Amino acid sequence: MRNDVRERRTADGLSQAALASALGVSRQTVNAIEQGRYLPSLPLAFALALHFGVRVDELFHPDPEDLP
Amino acid sequence: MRNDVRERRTADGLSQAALASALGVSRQTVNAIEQGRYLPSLPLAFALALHFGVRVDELFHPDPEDLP
DNA sequence: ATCGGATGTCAAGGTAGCTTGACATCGCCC
DNA sequence: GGGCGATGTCAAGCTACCTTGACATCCGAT
Repeated sequence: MRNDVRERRTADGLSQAALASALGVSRQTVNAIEQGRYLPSLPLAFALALHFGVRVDELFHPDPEDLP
Repeated sequence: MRNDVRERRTADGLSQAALASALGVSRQTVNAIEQGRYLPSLPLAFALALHFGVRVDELFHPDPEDLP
């Protein structure tokens, strides 16, 4: 599951910490999601998409192999 | 976080068990998601949306209060 | 030369998503 | 009036998500 969080965050000139606090999560969570260390929950995925003004499917791109 | 899983599943004439096996999850998981007992993971939300041929935001509707 | 902001990463702990297995109820069909 | 498919629900257990707290590194500015 790829995502465009880092690209959109840096395009907005935000630090990981700034994005994290805007979303109400920890900085480590943003870092882990950007690096693909784990996937966000559904509400967090919605919160990220809402923050960047895009849809969930525009921010997260499931690979064929992680869909059942 | 409301969702339209039950409506779409019954519209397709599927049982919870049939949908579950089509998605590669357990029947209890489908039941719990339909009843709002817990939220699906992001890949499962994508799998559900893909199965019904809609986008994630067309299937799941976050309430304002569950967005941070 | 060093201070601060930004990032990467680890450990330990809590909670939520998901599992299997089991049991109960309901409605329908034979 | 018994059987069966569909649904609801529980318990116990595993893993993933997310937390706080800490420490290391890397630049860029002073």
